Amino acid sequence: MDKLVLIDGNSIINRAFYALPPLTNSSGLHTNAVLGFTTMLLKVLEEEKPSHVLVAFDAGKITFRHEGYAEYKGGRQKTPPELSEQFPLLKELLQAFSIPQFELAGYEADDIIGTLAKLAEDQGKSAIVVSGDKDMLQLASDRVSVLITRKGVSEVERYTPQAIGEKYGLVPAQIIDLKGLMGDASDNIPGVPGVGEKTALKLLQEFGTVENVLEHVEDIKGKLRENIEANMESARMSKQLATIYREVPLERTLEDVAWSGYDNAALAAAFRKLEFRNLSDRLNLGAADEAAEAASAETASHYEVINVLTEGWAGLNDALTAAEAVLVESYGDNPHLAEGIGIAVVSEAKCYVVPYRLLASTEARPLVSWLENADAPKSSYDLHRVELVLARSGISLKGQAFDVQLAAYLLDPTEADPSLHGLLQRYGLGQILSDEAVYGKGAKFRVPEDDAIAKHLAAKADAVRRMMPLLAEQLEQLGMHRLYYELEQPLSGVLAGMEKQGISVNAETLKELGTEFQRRIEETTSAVYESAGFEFNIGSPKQLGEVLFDRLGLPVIKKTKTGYSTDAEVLEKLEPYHEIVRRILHYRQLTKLQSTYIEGLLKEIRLDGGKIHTFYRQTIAATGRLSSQFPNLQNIPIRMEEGRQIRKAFVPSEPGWTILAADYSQIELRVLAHISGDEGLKEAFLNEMDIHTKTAMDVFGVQPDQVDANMRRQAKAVNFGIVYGISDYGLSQNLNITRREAAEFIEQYFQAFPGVKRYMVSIVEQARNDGYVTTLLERRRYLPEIRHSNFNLRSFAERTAMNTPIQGTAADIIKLAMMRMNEAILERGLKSRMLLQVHDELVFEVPEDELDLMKRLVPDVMSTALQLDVPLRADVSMGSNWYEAK
DNA sequence: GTAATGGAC
DNA sequence: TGGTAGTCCATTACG
Repeated sequence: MDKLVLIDGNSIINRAFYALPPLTNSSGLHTNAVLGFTTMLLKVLEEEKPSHVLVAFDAGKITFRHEGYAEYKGGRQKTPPELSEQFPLLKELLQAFSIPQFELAGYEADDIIGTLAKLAEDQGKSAIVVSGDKDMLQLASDRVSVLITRKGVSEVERYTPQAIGEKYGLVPAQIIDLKGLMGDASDNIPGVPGVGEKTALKLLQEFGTVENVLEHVEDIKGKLRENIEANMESARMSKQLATIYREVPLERTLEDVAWSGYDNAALAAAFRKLEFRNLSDRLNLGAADEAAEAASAETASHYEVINVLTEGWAGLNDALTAAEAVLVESYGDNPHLAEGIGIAVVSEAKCYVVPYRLLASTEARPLVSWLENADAPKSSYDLHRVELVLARSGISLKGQAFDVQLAAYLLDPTEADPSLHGLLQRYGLGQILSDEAVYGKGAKFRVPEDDAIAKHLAAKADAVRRMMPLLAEQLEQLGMHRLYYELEQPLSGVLAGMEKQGISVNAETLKELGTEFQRRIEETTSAVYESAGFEFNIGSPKQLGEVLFDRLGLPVIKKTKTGYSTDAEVLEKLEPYHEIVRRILHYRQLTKLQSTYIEGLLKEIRLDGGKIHTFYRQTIAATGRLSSQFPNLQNIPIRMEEGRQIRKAFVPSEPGWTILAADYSQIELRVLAHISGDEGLKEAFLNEMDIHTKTAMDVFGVQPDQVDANMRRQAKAVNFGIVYGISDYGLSQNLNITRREAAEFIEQYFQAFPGVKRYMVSIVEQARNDGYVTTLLERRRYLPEIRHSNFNLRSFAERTAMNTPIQGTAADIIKLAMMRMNEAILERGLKSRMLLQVHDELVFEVPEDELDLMKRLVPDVMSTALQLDVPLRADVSMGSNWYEAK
């Protein structure tokens, strides 16, 4: 059956405006009232599933009600501009919903609604009226129910005649009598002074209507009677004002408000404009939104999609000759496991798409040869990943020419959305569907039918093709040509080589360690229970917090968003209070080792070959460092002896070979000495002094032989602080001293190393002026928050300005060393292999007969990777496993 | 999916 | 003044 939903636009938007906190979109437009309105609207549409919908608005300020009573709605606060500006937004949004809007000069929204509700009743249809104004209750009937918003906007109370009877003891028509007697302050309707809801209801129980009350006023006693007698006219007028006029000359029919649902694309676009991302997600409009944009951007490029599955292989050779970009799509985060989906080869006019499963067919041979041909340049997105995926199909990718992901990373390593979809948008080159829109995400992931997938791959390949010249040009302009073409781009292949090689890990060693850890975990668990006097889940920060702070009454040091903090820093402070704390720390240490390093690494050892193959990512860290995933081999324990044992499992993959590890000595402080030009610091490194001892001497003003272990420890912390972008607060936390003392240290440090001080000041100033900082190799990082008025954000940006050139230059240097080592191994035809990089360390496996050579070559290459004003030093060590190479 | 925690440099 | 040491990744608990 037909059902109308009639919404009082002005009432709801007002409610929403005051119910929601102020909210603006990125262009500063207020949107809270529209958001509240929309939330309510969606809920009603969903619950009522109406066949007709209308939103009515008041038109202008003067209505027929003012004719008899000029003060009607007088004394009202002027609509705040924050709300006024939202009316056009709401009206636009309603259009996107395909919901009709009525307004008529001289009438209010409730008159329009009353008229339509009557129309609906007359035709035997039902209607739902939505408002924040209880006046509307007069419209309730067998066929009309009224929803009145309750606290907020999306919570509503449903009034039927029965509900009104239960709540007020009135029939709907008496609502106007109620208003006539009690008035309505918000509409400036006077009613009868001294009569509120209670009295009015009592009178109506007895007399039924305003007219009847006035007729029998002599039956009423005392002050009330006086009040009524003195305000009889006011009561009559008030009733009239409160009466909804149900004969508005609308000149419309019900068919004008018929509603058959909204158009996804239009609504998605409207939500995007308003930046209602949550609503967009809730309605699953993401794909529709992008589709709409993609369709509108389609003019940006025209190419013919040839899906070999449906159209055959003819023309493949021409396509390869003309190819300007290639896209290799795979599914799965870990490229060592990801499954190929398809390959798209694009030229200006055509895009050739081959499902990955056909890559092994004879027809695909030209494509495979092309991929392996070093003289056929390939441009793509994430060539590093592509190389690994293809390698597992026995295809050896050659001729890597340009990688838009890598180029975009160099242009802005903090790019918020480095996906192809995001980059295309970011560089103003139009729209393609996002992978998420095409595949879905998480459990909902599915590869769509071949036709849709071919289209998507073609769009991505074409996006690469169009983006390439722009990115190349920008690299040139920002002086990053060499960084890209001579370092990062070729390094990607070196990394892929290391990953394919993998490192042998002895599962037995890990299992034995795991057995020992397990024994000690059980031991420690019992000890913790014994200390507590009962059992609980030590691994639950929530339960642990309750035990420590509620039951054992230990002092609360720090809180998290959700409760007590129980991190190591807190526990260390609590150690003196209770024996349980030390046991918990030990438990934490052991379970970390067990789950992350024993169990975690065991899962990663490939059954064929007994190796672990990590995946280095070149486009993650904002400073230019690499990162390592699946698993992370850059955080294998070393500081604590128990954890360090894990390294015993990392062994050479050939019998008789040796693990050789070389690490830079103080590379970051040497870089600092170079870029700051500080004479004292340079001098210290030229003389190969122990830098922390030297720092202690200068900061404490003592002779070398007077530096004790504690002074050296503190000096070391100061040096760390300097590299990280120092603050007195941070240093005080680290050394457990007062802020004043920390500030004193820093002051002393800057006096001893004035060049460092000058660098820190000037790099921050430079960042403020340019908006970015750079490394020695012109790697760049933007720091937009360096001018922020918020102290914390600005301070963070300042520390980053100090740290990034140091950490980033160190990253540049080891990357150069990796390139050079790779070349050296190839040139000399060595069998030795580079296996791992851990920020300042390179790990190799070396056959016996190359050991003497490598132990000279590696530190030599590392220390000469880049010429600085101070020497670079790399220390080398060897052993039968990574633990022994220390 | 997010928060808390902790491993590395 | 106000309150974070810089960069990452993986795990567990929990809603």
